[in-house]
Amino acid sequence: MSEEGARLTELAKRRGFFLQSSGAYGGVAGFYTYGPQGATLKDNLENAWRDRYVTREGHMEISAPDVMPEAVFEASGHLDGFDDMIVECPECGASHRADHVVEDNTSIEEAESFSTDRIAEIIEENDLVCPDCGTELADQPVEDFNLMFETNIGPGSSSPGYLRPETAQGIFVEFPQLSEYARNQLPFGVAQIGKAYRNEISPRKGLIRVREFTQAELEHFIDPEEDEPPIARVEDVTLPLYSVEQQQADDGDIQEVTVREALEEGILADEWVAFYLGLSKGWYERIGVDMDRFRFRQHLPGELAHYAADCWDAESELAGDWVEITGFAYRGDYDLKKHAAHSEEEFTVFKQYDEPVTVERPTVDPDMSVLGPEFGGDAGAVAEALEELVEREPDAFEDTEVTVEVDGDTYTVDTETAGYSVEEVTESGEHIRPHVVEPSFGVGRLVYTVLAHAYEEDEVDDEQRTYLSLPPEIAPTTVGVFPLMDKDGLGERARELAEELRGAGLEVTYDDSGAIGRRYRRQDEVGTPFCVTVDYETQEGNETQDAADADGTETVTVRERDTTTQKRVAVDDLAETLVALRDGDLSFDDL
RNA sequence: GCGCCGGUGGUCUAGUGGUAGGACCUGAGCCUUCCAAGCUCAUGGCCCGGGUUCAAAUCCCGGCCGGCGCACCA
Repeated sequence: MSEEGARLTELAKRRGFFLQSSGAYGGVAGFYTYGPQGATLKDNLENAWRDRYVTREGHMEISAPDVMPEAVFEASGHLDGFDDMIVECPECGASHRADHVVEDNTSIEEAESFSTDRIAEIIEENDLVCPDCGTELADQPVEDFNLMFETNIGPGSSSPGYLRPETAQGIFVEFPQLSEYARNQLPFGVAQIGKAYRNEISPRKGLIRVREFTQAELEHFIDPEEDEPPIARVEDVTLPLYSVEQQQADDGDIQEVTVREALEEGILADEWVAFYLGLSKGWYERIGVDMDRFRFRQHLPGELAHYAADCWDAESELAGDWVEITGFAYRGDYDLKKHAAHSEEEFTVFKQYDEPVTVERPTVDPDMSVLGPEFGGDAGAVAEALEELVEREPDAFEDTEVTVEVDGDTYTVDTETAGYSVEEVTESGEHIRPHVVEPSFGVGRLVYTVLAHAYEEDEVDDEQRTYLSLPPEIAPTTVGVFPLMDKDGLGERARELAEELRGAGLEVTYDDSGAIGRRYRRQDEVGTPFCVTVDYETQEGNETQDAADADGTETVTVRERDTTTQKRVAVDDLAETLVALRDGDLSFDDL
């Protein structure tokens, strides 16, 4: 790991941001526990996300189960995509789908249904070779490559379930009901913050590649024909874009353009994706992502997921590597179409026309008393085929006879028997399948990015100092409260103040151990933006106040983390001032 | 998953075939009127399993975990 990564990981463990899980039992790769600071930091990030993408946009939030039945993932395409068998070439090192190697070189079809042992046998029996370099693959291990965690729902194994590999499916499968909650009015957005699981082959780089992680996803369902994003809200936002074109150029520079320019110049093809890039840029800044270590990168053609028409990632630079922290995808109607095909539901929204329209519609009404005797058990299928045909190709009914194919057999039916006619129908609207725009955030990666970008080292009075320059809004602790020394009643007063500030809804830590400087440094390392110190001047204020001196005001010092400068603040205004500092309604300089 | 390297208190580390020291941190006390000061004391450790050996934290094998490279990341 890099120097930066090593130092951050050490601090994270020592100060309670995150640590490897189950360390007492040797640890397990790819699972992390957020400590007291980390859990709060993560909560604060999630709340900032909720504020931005749910509350302020008027969307809804749901919470779906982590475990869902097999059928969901059959529909979503994850089951096939996750259940590959991999064989590695001993010579050139290339990995191949073992089932494909078998299918391509033998008469065997659907090799995917075989066990890995059986596939290995087939490879050996048939002397199959590496498709790339021709080296024999016999004796090479055939490995299961299944990124979904499998489990059983209820006793026995008859009802397999999987831990979701993305939270999105939990939204898509509930679309019919969610649409009802939205009164069937497009557009609407459904968000979810939750855990997702991928049984990664090789988890790496601390929090970056893990097996259990939190996603914050928004699925924005839109009418592709009519709905447009409120692009005016973000059109002047400057985006650091790293397009396909630039990635393929040698210099590989990013391009700083506004949302409007990017759309005009065609760098961003989709207005919805453009809108979310613009909206999100400001949000990343708000939570403390360093804009000098940030970019939006367009997916290369070969990199596009099976569902995505166009996709951009937000990436942050961590120790020299660019890491995806958010994917912005235009998923089209891929997901809803898949679930509609696999389930009993339609996954559509009824869209009423401005005016009802009258159309001529060709229909069939097959005469089953003729088809039945003629085709026996196939009659039903023939009737269905006729119904399909009239929708697809009404011209086929112009002649006196029409032919349809069912399971390879051809059936000829009199047009009259088919009951062909053209009816005039009045339609008040149509069922449309919404398209989906999806910003999908990896919360753990955001936590890591925010920590890494906040990590600073400087010198104060010739002593080295480490601090986290976290935005007050997301810092796990907002205020440290100390007595200058724990004697002469300073400790008691400081404890009272700490309670008072907690009562005002602030995240407060109290510390009276050792020297004052040490306590400041402790708070610096966990990114606490403000420290309040009760000192002897505080007491003097009390005394003059007691003496009914009109100018006698009880004050404390408030110290700002990044600059270590201090200002005196009246205790009466303290809670209000700190809340305003946390919420960004006041800056320390203006105190 | 493969290859190379590694694993000693909370953290960073020294070290040896005879079960271990240091620094920082943490706690108690003294001291201290604003930035990791000082002094005293204290807590706390050889990743797990097997083998070799009179004796293994040390050598060997396996596992787990970590770093790097390859592969993978729908």
